[in-house]
Amino acid sequence: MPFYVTTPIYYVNAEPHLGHAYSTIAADILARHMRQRGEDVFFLTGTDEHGEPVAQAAERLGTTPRELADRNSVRFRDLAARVNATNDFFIRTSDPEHVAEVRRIVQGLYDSGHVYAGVYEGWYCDRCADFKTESELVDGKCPIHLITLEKRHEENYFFRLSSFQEALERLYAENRDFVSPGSRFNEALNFIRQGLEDISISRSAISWGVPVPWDERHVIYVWIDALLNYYTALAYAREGEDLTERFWPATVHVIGKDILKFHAVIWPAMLMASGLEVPERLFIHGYLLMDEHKMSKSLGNVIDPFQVMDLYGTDALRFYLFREVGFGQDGNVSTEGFETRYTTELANEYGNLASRTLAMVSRYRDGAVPAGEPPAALVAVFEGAPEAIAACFDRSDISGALEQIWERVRELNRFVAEQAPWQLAKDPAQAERLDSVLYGLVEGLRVVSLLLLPIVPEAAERLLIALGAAHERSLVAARFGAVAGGAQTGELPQLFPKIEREPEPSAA
RNA sequence: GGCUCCGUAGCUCAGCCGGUUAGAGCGCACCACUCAUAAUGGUGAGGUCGGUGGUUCGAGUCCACCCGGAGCUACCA
Repeated sequence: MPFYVTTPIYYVNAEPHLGHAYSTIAADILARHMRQRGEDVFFLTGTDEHGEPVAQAAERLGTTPRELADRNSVRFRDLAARVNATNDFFIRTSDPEHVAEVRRIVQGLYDSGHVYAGVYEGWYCDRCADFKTESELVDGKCPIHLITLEKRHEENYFFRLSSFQEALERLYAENRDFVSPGSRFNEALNFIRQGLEDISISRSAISWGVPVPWDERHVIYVWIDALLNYYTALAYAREGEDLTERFWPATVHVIGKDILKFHAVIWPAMLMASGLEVPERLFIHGYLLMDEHKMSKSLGNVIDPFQVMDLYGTDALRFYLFREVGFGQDGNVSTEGFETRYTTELANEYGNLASRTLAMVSRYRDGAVPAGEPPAALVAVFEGAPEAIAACFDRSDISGALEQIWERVRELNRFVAEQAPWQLAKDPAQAERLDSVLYGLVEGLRVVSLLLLPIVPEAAERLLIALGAAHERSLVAARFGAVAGGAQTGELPQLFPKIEREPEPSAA
């Protein structure tokens, strides 16, 4: 089955931060998991580059929008690589292929009567160079500059969003998991039910954008341009091949809650208007908070993902984000929480389990995994595990999958304590039992690591190799007992070494 | 104002279609073990399940109201 997953495309004006890493890692975990299931996967990420803010920033820096976009896009590409994202393509909305396709699609909307010329009327703030909504106004003044605003008119092209009211309501009625979590589904549906207005999809007086094909005085509103990336990329992501047939419609768009409406309302309407299929579902994740507040540079409460990865590794970050905060919810992250999870779970429970298991196999059986009887206790623990985890991933429930996996890790540690192999080793009469215990541990670790592969790919791979499980990486192989004994284990440096961190120099 | 969601052990949260003594993880206390990255395992501490009133043989789990908190209520991306 084709599985097409996307991240939002990131606006090049922003500094790559933890939130970007979060979306990208989430989509990557889903992509890796589906590949493990043998599905035909396409994973897309990229950058959104048009629009006034980029043009303004470029002007401030004395450069061109294109140069600025080139420079900043690389940083997002670097971030994706740094978090070990396995994206199949990195789209930029400035790609000529994308631009051409956006023009073609928008022209189609115009030709089919879904777009018309109209007048946008609103309160315009000169200082912001921007229109304000009624609800934003404070006593009829700009909330930022507190100056009286004038009513301004602008000729725009409008998309008949209002004509998709019923179609959208039907989409939601017939597809209860079009948007998840459920609260976001309700939020989007509620918005639709309130009545949709047409939206303007062009801007004049801006030049950094995709020109409207039939009226080049205008450029296409960046959001229209940006949303289309999910579709346009397929046509040129692979040279000499059009993947559209194969992967459209997208399986899941991973997005943050701040861009819900664009994806849950405007986007499906645009697709319907263009005669294209709508995506199967959207998964909306929450915000990563610090001390209950959204991270922001001005508050100084940011976690730099690069810094974390430099210190603890990429796997640790990938693990932490989905372990600490239920995927789909808002949640607090902190360096303290990070260190606790890293030490207690990755280093102690998983890493140390690997160390003790390998040490015992080496010490008691010269590094050869014994062909023991699968211990009944562990057979029970792993019964149905791959299926349970796959079911979580089918709902994009990464945190749920991780919890399922971690319960097994804990069971393995419990098993070691109960069986006390070091006692069995003292009694030659217990050799068979020791074989069984050691085999069970190796096999349990192998299964757990296979299941963990999408989340902590580097560490899980290293451990699998050390366990002598050289080849098979599919989910099918994650069945307890699928591999018999006989493998030779190898050396394994600590998977997650304890990090000695310099005590914070107390701020004066 | 309207709509949605939430309020369960010190902390973070599970509790599906209502049903035996309300659970997990962290933190804390004590105990056990020594294979291991001084790691692991066990036990305990007893929370009016926000409040009140209902429905029911029986409600954390359904209904009403109240208190407290969060989000959305359209064109910054």
